[in-house]
Formats: sequence, C-alpha cells, structure tokens
Amino acid sequence: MKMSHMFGTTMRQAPSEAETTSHQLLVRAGFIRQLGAGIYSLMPMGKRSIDKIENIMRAEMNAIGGQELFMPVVHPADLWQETGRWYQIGDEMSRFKDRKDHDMVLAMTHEEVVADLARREVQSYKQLPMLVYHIQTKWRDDPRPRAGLIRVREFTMKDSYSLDADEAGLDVQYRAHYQAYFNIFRRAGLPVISVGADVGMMGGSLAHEYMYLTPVGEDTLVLCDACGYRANRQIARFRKDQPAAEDAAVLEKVATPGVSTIEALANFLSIPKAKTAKAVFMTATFKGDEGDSQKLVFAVVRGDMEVNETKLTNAIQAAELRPAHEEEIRAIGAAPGYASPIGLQGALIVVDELVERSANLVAGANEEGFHYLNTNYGRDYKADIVADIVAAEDGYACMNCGQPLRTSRGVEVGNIFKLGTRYSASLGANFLDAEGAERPVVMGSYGIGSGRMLACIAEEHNDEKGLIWPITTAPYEVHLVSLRGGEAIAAELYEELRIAGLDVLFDDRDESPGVKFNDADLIGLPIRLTVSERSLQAGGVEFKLRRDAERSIVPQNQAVRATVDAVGALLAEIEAAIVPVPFED
RNA sequence: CGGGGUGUAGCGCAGCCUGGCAGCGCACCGCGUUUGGGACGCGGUGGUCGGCGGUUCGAAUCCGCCCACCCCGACCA
Repeated sequence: MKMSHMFGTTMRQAPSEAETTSHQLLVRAGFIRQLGAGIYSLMPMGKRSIDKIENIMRAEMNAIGGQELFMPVVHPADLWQETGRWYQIGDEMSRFKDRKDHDMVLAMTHEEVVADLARREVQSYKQLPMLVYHIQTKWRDDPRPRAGLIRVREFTMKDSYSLDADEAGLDVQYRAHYQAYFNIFRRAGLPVISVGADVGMMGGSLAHEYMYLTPVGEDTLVLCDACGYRANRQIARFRKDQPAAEDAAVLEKVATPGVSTIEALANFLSIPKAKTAKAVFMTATFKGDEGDSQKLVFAVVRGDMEVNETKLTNAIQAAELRPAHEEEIRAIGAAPGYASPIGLQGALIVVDELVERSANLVAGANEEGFHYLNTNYGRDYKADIVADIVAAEDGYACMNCGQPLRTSRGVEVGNIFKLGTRYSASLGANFLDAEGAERPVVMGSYGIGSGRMLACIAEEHNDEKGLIWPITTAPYEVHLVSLRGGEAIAAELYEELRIAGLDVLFDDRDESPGVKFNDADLIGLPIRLTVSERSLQAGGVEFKLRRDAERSIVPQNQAVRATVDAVGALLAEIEAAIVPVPFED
C-alpha cells in the first residue's frame, strides 16, 4: 500500500476524549474512528490487523475440528422467547419490530440460533461431536461504553458452540478450547492468564475467562502467587480462619447514638471491626413460572468484610440483585444503620459462614441509636441460608495453600462456558442415543472479541513513540520509507518485496524525513526499511526493527532476502511460545 | 440511572465572566527554498460557534429546554 493514497491519516494529537493508551494510539495511528458511544469504524489498517487476528482464530478453531458458518445478526423474537431470555434480559438487548409488526432482536450472542439449527440438523449420536463457529457482529447496549475498543456496544466476536452427546464429550471439547484459546492469544502476541469465572447470564456449570492483566481492566482478579490459584473476584474463594472460641455472653442492648456505620461503631465501643456484624440490604428479583417476584434480602457479614454481590446472587438463586431503597428496609421494621436479623420478619436472611461461627458479635438492635452486644448465631437468630457471601480482598488467605492472595485488574478477552442442556432442552434440540432414547444435545459456548483483542495488543505493545506490533497482527509486516535520492530504488524494492509475498506499507509521500520516521514509529510495523541517498552511499538499504534501536545496512540485492528472513525469525519467536498449558478447573 | 465534565475548522485549544468583524497552533492547498528524526518564507482554503427557543437594536457570549460525547459509580462480556 502506498501511503500517499491511504485512507486514514495519522494525527499528532489524540482527540481529547481518548484517555487510555490503546485508544489514543489506535486513533492517532489511523486504525479506528469513533462513530458514536461504543461504536467504531475500523479504518483500512485496523481492518487488516483485525483480519489477521480473526485468521488466527480460524486456524485454531479449524485445528480442533471447528466448522465455520455464519449466523444472522437480526433474530425473530420467538427464539429468544422459547429459551426465556427475551424476558430475562433487560435493556442490554435491543428490540424492534419489522414491517409486519413482528418482534425482532439484535443478536447479543448466538446460543439460540445454534440450538435452533441443531434441532433441525442433528438427529443421531453418530453425528456427534460437532463444533461450529462464526465471526459476527454482536450488539449489546451497554449502559457505559469506555476506553476505546475495550468496552463497546457493537463488536465482532468469534463465538463457537460445541455439540455433544454427553458431559464427557463436552469436557473434551471444553478442554480443547482451553488450549486453543491460549494458542490464539499467544499467536497474536497477547499475554493472558485463565481464571475461574462466574457463569452469569449464560447459565451452565463451569466457566473460565481469559484475562489480559492491565490497570485499564474493569475486572478484579484474585491471584495466589504461591500455588497458582486464580479466579475472578466475583467468585474468588478464600480461607476464613476459625475465630477464637468464646462462651456465648448475655445479649445486651446498649445506646449508640449517632453511630450508624461499622467504622463509628468499632470506635465508639473500642472493639475491632471483626467483632461486629454488618447488615447489607438488597432487593432480589426471582424468575418463576408465575412471573417475577421480588424479595428483600438481608445479608449479614462480619464487620471487617464486604458482601460479594455475585456470590450472594448465586447463593439465593436470584435473577437480579440491586441495593434496597430505604423505604423497603423500613417496611420490614429495620432501621438502616442499626439493623440486625434479630426479631425481624419479612426478609430473606443470608448469613456468611464466618458470622455463623463467630461468637458475641455486636449488631444492630433494629432501633435508631441502639445496638446489641454479644449476638450469637443460632441462639439469637437463624438464617434462611448460610453461605460464603464475602468478597475476597488483597492479603486474604488462599483457599488452597493459605498464603496471602493478591488482587489485580484485567480485561476479559475471552471466555469459555460449559452450557449443558440449558438451550438445547428449552428449544428441543434432541438426538437419539445408541439405545434409541431421545436426549438433548449437550452444549458449550466459547467467545473471543476481535476488537477488544486488538485494543489489548495495542495496550501491551507500545512505547512513548507509538505502537509496536507483533509480526502476526501487524497490518503490514514492512514499513518501507523512501527519502530523497532513494525514490527509484525504493519503488523497485516495493515491487520486489510484494512479489516475495510480504505485506508492505510504502511511504512514498513528499514529506520530510522527520515526519516519515515519526509516522513509522507511531504506526509501529515490525520492520522498517529506509532507502535514501545516504543509505545507498553506505552500501544499500537501512534495516531496522521497530522494537530495537540498532540499524544496519544491507546491500540492495539482499534486502528482500534479509527482510523475509527477519519475518521468519519474528514468526519463529511467536511459535516458540505455543506450548501445552495444563488444564485447571 | 445517579454524580462530575465537555461541545467553537480534520485534531488540539483561546474567545464567553463584562453581548458589538470568529481567532490561534497543527493539518490541508499554491509558489519558492529546504529535507536522515514532527523545516522555513510568502500567499491561500475550510465554521449554520452541538440543536431549538427566548431576551436584546445586536447572541459563540445572557436565560430556558433538548441532544451528543467523555470520566466516576451502578451495570455488564
């Protein structure tokens, strides 16, 4: 490609709304342009990088038996009504009516369509296992897009769906994806870790997320450097030490005027926060056969800990959970700031397992300005559910080895789910097994966002001058710079490099050397060749890797070979990282 | 949805308080000089000042409503 006619120019200054490094650099280098909140165009160079990323995905999916197909982005609502997600999902799913007044949806994901296809195409266990995938647009009307391509509303995703006769088959395909995903990220030059994850709205029994670690990330991960435990904070477990044994003391009501926070309570009574019980009120929505129902949830955790809403949601099997309003709390006779489960009716009481085991905690007296001393689980109150509902924090003890946990931020670039029969059963995607019995297909679903991956690669590979693309995802492999006195030779070299099969960006513009070199650094192609009067006098063509400071001169008649060899060497470095990763669930 | 912020040329910004010719840098076009790390000179192109309404002789500027975008939170893959 000749730069003189490339659509999309570089910019010296990033738009003021771009804050993260990847966003600024991708815009400045001419890879992306914003159309609306969370909606971006890919410019020609961005499209080339995305194509390379997606072709890596294709190769790895095909390698584990994937068959590429292409499913629609507009779906009739019927399908989503059949699985129930039409009713479960809120405004995140965009809906509209077609001219015949039929309800339609914009695809957020494709489990429904795959299950619909499977019920038509799969009849026998002899056809299974199968794996289908596509690379398609998704629309999720996220309430708050941010950070360029990191979190958007319209995005392209590689999503694959495994179809199996049983759980054992699913496990095989799940593990195949576990490895294939590491291969994809490593080939693309993106370092990731896998973590255990919540199954969320997808349903299912087991899930992993692939995380690129960066402070820009929105997910908090809990990691153990000692034993390798890794989990999303939403589900991360930790070891809760047994509190020192004490005899249950007499329940006693004390006046605590104006003391409505745990902090103030601990100070007022001169006790550690760990000797208090904290009340957190949430309103849960439950989906049932007779429609939705709402219930006030009264969660109790030790005063020095925080409630983990995902754990709480899972513990009570709620569809949704939100903080309760003050009126809702008062309606059951509790006083915000002075609440405890003692003597309360009308709420679903969920107590953390550590509170159950702790003696003589200070808790609210359900009366403005009063607390109880020495509350004890079992004697003074009982829970509807006792479960682990506490969020893991930095320094908490690892569940497995007891060493301190560490938290880190990350971007979720991929996920894999064991779905089971959630969708096949509701849509009737059945097959006949060897005994002639009808059974639902066992499904898995697996996703990687292309654009988010591009952004993470940009976030990882850059310096103060610009991007530094891995050879596998660079829009072009070679940046050929023509300077004064080298124009004719550069034009020849451009043709020779292309004949040799290389992707070349040729800066044939009439610009000063400084402008050209700075643009080359900003765009960040892995190999730079410069042809100028000076280089020719020095013996040929100047060769430089973007990531290195050194330059060398290669004779003109060896320039193509040297470049091809350099590309090969860079590819070999990437390939060396493609190794088996032990499966951990 | 709650809190905060910003909308003036492709990008970055000033002007607004105190109403009176719409400006600056970069980019872009022409000519000349220059050119191995964001050159210089001269001359140019480009704007319904986010939108609608109001106040006023007169609105980028004051008032009202709306819209868009960004950040934090809620939410979310």
